[in-house]
Amino acid sequence: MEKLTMEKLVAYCKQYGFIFQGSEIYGGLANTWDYGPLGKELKENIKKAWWKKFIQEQKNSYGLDAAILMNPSVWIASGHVASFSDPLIDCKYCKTRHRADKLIEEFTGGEETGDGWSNEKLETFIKEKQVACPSCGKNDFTSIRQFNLLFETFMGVTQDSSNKVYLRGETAQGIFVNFNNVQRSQRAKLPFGIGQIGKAFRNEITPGNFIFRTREFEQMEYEFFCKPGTDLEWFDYYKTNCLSFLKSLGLKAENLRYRDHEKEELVFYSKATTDIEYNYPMGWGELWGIADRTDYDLGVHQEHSKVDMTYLDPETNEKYLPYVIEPSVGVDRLFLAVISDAYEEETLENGETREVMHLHPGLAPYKVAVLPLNKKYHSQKATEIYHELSKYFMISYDDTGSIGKRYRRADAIGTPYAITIDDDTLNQETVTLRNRDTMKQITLKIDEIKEYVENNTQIES
RNA sequence: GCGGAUGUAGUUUAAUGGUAGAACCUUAGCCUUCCAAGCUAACUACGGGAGUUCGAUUCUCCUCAUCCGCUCCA
Repeated sequence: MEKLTMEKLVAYCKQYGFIFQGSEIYGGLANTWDYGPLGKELKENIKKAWWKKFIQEQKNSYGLDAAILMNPSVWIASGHVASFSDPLIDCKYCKTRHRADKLIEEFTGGEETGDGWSNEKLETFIKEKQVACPSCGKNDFTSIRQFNLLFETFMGVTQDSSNKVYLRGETAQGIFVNFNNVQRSQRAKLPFGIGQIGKAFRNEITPGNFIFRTREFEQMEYEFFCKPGTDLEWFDYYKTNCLSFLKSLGLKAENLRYRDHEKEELVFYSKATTDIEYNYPMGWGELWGIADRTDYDLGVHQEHSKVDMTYLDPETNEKYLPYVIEPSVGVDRLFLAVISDAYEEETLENGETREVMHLHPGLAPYKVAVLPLNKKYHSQKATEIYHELSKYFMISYDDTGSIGKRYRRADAIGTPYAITIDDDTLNQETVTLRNRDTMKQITLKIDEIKEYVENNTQIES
């Protein structure tokens, strides 16, 4: 089968109401995307599946919904502010990127460090002293760009630096700062996990690839706290667990793989990191990062806040900072993987093609399409059935065009079941239920539909 | 951020310095009724701005957006 292109997927998502370009009528806003009626349902189902697996079904897991705006100290402690305030400058000639202050330090042999200089001062110095590019020796630089990962905004109506706050760059920090609260209030014993789903914001240098990397995105983060020394065991456990979760959502095994980070590649606080990668339309890319973060996060917060974050082990009476295993996944990336994986242009035996989304029934936006065979005679009964079933799950209703056309429409958005209301429904209380994948039909009593659909739309982990 | 490409209905596309034609889709009516039927209608487009010109969708510039590649992504 021909590989699905990103352009085709974007057009598909727009056509059927999964994803629209953000602010489209004003020419858009770079890399913002709005989830449409179907996209919202699919996304919600993905989140529900994650929550069920990681919170609901885990005895030692707790949910959380922390605020997006946090005390700025959180981001200073976590290292997000410091790591991303470097004054960066690009060589126009050889396209290399440098830190302006480091350039000056090297150029002057350490006589000037450029520390604490304003951007204007740095730029002027580099220009006047003809500071050369270390790579090519030219002096032809762009102006300095202050590269800040975090979005800034202001709390209160006046805009001065004293009330500057950041939009969270990850949801994880909300978990770390609430570690004591959750542990105490839930009387939680190690090992245990805290998970949350929510928006995060990063001023990425290069966003792109549709919803793969956006500046506003949604994370499903899980922090699993355990005793130091048991961390690698749990790390392996989550590697296995996350992959099997992805497969339970119907993702094809051949489109998934592990990628262990090399030692040089690891960020300074991490002991081990493995990505689960997915074969997206644009190629292999990170879907899920599983990291052993050691006690770095609780450690820095303990240091900066002066609040004791240690755990008293009731069995050994030891006090220690728990280690953290973090399997974190982006909702939007998982959405992209799910929808790429499910899309198929299928050629039927008679040579016709149909566009089918082979979505896992548990993820499908609509579980059932209700189709009155004849608009005139069967609409009333079909409407009754619609109202009855829609108490339990999302139902679509389609009475336009031939029955075959309506099946195709349901196929194209991944609806697993279509029920047709005909004279037999009026006389014998039965409907024809047609399966999206097999295209086979069975006859069901009206009062059997709910149970049948519920039984066949579960996500088994 | 750099380089390349692109931008005409929801989608795929045609033509043109004198404001656009189609197919599919969608909607309505008739007929039909279990896998994209037919007939009759209807709706819908030159990404935005400026310039050149009597006149710009077409030429020029700027801008916005997307795609591809590089770079980047504690």
